[in-house]
Amino acid sequence: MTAATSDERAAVPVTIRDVARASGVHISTVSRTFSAPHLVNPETRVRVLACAEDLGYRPNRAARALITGRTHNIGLIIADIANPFFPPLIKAAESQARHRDYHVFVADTNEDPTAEEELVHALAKQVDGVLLCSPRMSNSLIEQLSREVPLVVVNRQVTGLPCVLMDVGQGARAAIEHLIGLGHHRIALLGGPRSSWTNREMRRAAATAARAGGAELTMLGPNAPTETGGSAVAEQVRRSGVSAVLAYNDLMAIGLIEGLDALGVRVPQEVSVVGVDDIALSRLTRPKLTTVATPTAAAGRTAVDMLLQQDIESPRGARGLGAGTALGVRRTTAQVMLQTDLVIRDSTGPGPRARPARPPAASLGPDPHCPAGPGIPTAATGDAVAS
Amino acid sequence: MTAATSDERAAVPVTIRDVARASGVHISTVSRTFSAPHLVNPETRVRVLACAEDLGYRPNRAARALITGRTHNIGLIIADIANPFFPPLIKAAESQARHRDYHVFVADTNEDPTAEEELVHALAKQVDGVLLCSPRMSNSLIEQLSREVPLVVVNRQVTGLPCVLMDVGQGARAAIEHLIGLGHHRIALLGGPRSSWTNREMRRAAATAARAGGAELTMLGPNAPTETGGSAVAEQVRRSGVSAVLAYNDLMAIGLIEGLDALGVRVPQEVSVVGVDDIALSRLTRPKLTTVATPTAAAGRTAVDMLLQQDIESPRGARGLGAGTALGVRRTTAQVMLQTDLVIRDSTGPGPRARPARPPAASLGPDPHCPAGPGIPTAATGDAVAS
DNA sequence: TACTTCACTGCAAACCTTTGCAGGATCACC
DNA sequence: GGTGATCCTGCAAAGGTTTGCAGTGAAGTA
Repeated sequence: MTAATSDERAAVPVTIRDVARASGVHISTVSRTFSAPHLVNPETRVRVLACAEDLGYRPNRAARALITGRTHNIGLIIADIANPFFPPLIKAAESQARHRDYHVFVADTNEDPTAEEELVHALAKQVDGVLLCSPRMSNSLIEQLSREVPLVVVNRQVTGLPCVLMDVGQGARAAIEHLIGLGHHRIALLGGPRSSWTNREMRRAAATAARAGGAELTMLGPNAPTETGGSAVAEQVRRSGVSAVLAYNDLMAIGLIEGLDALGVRVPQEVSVVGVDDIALSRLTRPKLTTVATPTAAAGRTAVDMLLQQDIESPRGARGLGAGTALGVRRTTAQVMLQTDLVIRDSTGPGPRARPARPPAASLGPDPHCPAGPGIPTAATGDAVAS
Repeated sequence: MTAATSDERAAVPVTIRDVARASGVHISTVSRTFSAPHLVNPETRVRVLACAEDLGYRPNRAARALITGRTHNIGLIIADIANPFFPPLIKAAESQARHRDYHVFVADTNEDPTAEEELVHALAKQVDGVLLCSPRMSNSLIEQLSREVPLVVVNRQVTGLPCVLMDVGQGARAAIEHLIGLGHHRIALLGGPRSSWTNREMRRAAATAARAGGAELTMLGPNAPTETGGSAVAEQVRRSGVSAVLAYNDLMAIGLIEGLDALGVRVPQEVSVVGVDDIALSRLTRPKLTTVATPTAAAGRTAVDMLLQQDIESPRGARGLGAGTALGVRRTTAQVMLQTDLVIRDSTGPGPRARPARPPAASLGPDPHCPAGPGIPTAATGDAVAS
């Protein structure tokens, strides 16, 4: 009926106008068929849909965005895509977004706070909101940026902003208790990046748990949250005389195990190691890693949900602009804390006192590195915290 | 000077019109300041830029896309983000795109060909081109989709389309020659997904190299390209009596090593294993994996370059629409083949004949599984191919 | 029959930017 | 002084969609 467009399907972009012409209605009716179906006569609707299908029509999102002010895109800003912690999160977020007819821009900052800020700016006009994962910039900057575009923060607590957090405090506590339960009393915490919220939480919780269990906790770090960052401190770990280490994440734990191995220190026979994250890799190393599993996929899904929920209330910009936008918007500032789980595998074993005297206990004394002077009361620690 | 907009920076979206008003010029001059600076008086330009900066103006990409027909976005369709092969590619592609002022949509298909097709459709109107990485759909469908949106294919050869390939053929040959050089004469190829181009290339090249080196090659598979896929065939590998295995990728190789370990078969003492990809993980397992390194980051960069290059010649749609779009476009159909490298680590060792008789050679005969009847000439194979 | 209500559809403005065209000013040159 | 060239800027249309408003016709009510 129309021009010779039927053959060259989709060679020339087909617009709402073509569909209107083909189905004999006005473009506004076509528009409503897609964006407000209940307003159009069922008969008309099926006819329009048939024509649209036939012509291969797909709404132009740029045009739609221009008038509605909503792009149906969200931004996902990640410190390092190659860090195996993130892909499951990205995957889950992308999938969840797609189910709600959103697309996801992924951007990698290479752990650079400056890049983070620039990316938020660059994406701001192009997306309906941004997910900031394990950000390295300051809280105040995040707050400031959140005035430019709706933000949801993952792995960082920012007052006044919706956050998705993983309860690494609980995880660290469980890990320390597990180690104490195995008979370890001198434990090191292998810290991660200084600007990491997770890092602070872990320190706090681990210290409390160690004190409660009567163990001594040595803080090492900060370190790069990578395999190299872990292997680099192997020597330091050995010298410190601890019998167990809780690492900031699995990559560091694996690196540490490598490094200790190179020094001839066996895991878990001589030193027990616990990681955090439960990345796929942690099941594949030898020994298999004992670790605190963090719900990364759930975090991705939840963050998308929170962003979209917050976003739906405030159609930002476009028609209803003017005053009131800044204060009228009642933003969802819920902060969700997701549970973590200690997964016990093969990198943790009995501590020095619980060990059935395989290396003759007298050879080096009970603990060669412990001054044995102003020590910590070591009695009855193992079971006291096992409850 | 204008209304009280200076305080509420970016609370209300600031458009080209605000900048025009603030700097006392027409909106078209502002537009040109950004998109064609050489057309505007230097004095005017700095004034406009100052105002824009001051107001926090950022061009609305949706509006720009609407008129130019170019979104400055590209789509990246990936079979499985959680497969450690892909993140380096994604990272490189995203970085390269960003340098050219493009953003990247990442989509995960969960290895589902149907999802692939849908995603291309969904993204078509929203991006200037799509990178299809290790697609699982048919070549003919890919060709068809390429009429809808510019496509660059990674890890698949499609005639008439720009492709980025990794020379796994060369890699497989090097791996087989390496194994033969170590004295292995019965080798298995652990195949991957049937629809994988890489898989076919490897089979072809490995078969040729084995024949040339006088070795016997057993084909196993197809299998899922995962750790589980690898560990599942451990028993089959043992029964087959081969002394070396070339796996479709590192994940399968690692899985296989795990599986063999569970059966009490030691790597590399009893069976040598070679992977493909050189994912970060392959340096962390024990034994460290001998593998064919594929240049994933380079592939990501190259693919983006090819897409953008092809895209620049054809401003698709918009103003110059009408006839000729389908045939007038001289598309770049270059196919780039990237080199691979064999990285020798600890998962390969001497074959049965080269082994210095640690397990007494007479105990089981030269090869318990070889019928020794219609065998392959075994003389002088080790060095013959080492050249 | 006259009036109201309702369901549906068309009209046209608006979103923000780009860009072909034309007009104005300035300058050089004959 | 006239002519032309050059440089800069403004005008206005265009791109595809959404949406408030108004109009149409039919059904329901008094």
